[in-house]
Amino acid sequence: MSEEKQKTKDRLLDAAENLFASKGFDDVSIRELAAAADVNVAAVNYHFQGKENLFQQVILRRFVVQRDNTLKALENILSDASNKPDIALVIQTLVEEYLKGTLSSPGGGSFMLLVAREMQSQNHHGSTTFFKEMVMPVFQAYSMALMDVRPCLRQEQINWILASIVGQIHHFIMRWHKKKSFDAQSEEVQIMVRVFPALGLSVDDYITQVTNHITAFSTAAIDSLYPEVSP
Amino acid sequence: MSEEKQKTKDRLLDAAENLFASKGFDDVSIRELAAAADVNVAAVNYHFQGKENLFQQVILRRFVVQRDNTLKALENILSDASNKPDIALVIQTLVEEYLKGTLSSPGGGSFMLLVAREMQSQNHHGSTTFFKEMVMPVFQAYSMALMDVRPCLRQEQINWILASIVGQIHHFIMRWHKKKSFDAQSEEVQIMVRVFPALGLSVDDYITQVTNHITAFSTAAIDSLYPEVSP
DNA sequence: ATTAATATTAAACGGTTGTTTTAAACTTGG
DNA sequence: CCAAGTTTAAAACAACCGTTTAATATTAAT
Repeated sequence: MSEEKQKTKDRLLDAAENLFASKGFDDVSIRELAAAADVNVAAVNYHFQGKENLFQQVILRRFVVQRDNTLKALENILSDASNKPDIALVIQTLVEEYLKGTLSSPGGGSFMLLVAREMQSQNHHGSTTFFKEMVMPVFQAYSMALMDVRPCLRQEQINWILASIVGQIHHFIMRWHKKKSFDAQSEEVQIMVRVFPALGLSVDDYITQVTNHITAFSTAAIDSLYPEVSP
Repeated sequence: MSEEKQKTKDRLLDAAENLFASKGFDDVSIRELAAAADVNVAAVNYHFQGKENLFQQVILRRFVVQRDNTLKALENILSDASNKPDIALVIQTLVEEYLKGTLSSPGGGSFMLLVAREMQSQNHHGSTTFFKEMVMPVFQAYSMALMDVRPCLRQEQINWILASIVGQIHHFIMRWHKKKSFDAQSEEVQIMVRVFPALGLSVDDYITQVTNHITAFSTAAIDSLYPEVSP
């Protein structure tokens, strides 16, 4: 594989990431992809053996980074000997890293919306390995962390808790993207911002507010339902 | 409109509800709809002037019932003079009615999955009136109820709380449908049930457990973050 | 019974989809 | 420099999409 021709694949991957993220798998045609990447339509099948495979490559390329970021962020707070982490910090780390990767990744992409979308669709474009390689490690690492900072928690309780947290995260991600899918001056956006003012903020401020809310909400719930046993 | 010919419209609506709910708007073709309802392909356009309109009719027919059920359930607990409702009861009513309508509606349909799916998609098949007529009344009624049982709550706090609750509800709905979209003996289902045992239960038991969790989780959070001011 | 409106049917239309073909343009190693 | 292999390009392919047409069948009313 030549040096210059690798650029074609990369341009295709970049264009695909943006288009898939903003319109979903089905609503992006190969011709649209080719035009955005400024390559021929046949290039998609030549380099990726089909649209389906291109999609998986896109997901994989980004999600590996996201997985490692999320795991690294957890390691950072756990290994910081200066202050012992508590429940709130663990949750805040998970939520913040998730939102950042989804709403304000450096590539400007909202690639993880793909994951949220496909996880909730009944098409199985991704394979089981995606779940095993990408989701499970993060899930298990944060399960461990939660058990460390709150030893009385049992595994099944943590499963319920994490489901509630991830559910909230997805919901706020979807709200943001739903708003962005309309014209900024449209009546729909006006209503949405009026009902939920945080949607009128910048991405970073939105992430901050949502992170603070989910963290406070979930931490309060856990502290109340599963209080720390006094030493 | 003749008596017998109304049956054609109804058969089409029923078939559309099931198919749309299980595959989404884009993944259902008119020919597929016609075959399932045992009518000609042209019948869709003849009776409903297009696929888009049929979809909206499907949503409307069911969601009016769901909206009224949800509002009626709230009225019931509010007007029951024998025991004054608390936060937990209001939340439980919302969650339970939502889940029942989505996962075990009498028609066997999972029509409200449609709403969840379309709310989270970036296509705007439904109109703004759907939001105003169907979502807002329920939202406002439950906002009022929460203010009644916990007067210290301000509107914006309620918005955040309801977002967290609805986010959790949607997530558990999606988990259930995701599981149902696989073969019962598939490896995927085995993994899902192992990680989250509640998915192995019957629908009704699943609804009960999820309702209890979301109610307990959210009530604990609210009680801790916004405690009742002592009289 | 005849007429007019309504409902159903099979066939076709124009368009888009993902993919493949065929050939020309490159890059690269001897 | 040239032949071998790799990458691009335009065009065609087969399948499917939502919709429409035009003819037929059914119903309702006079």
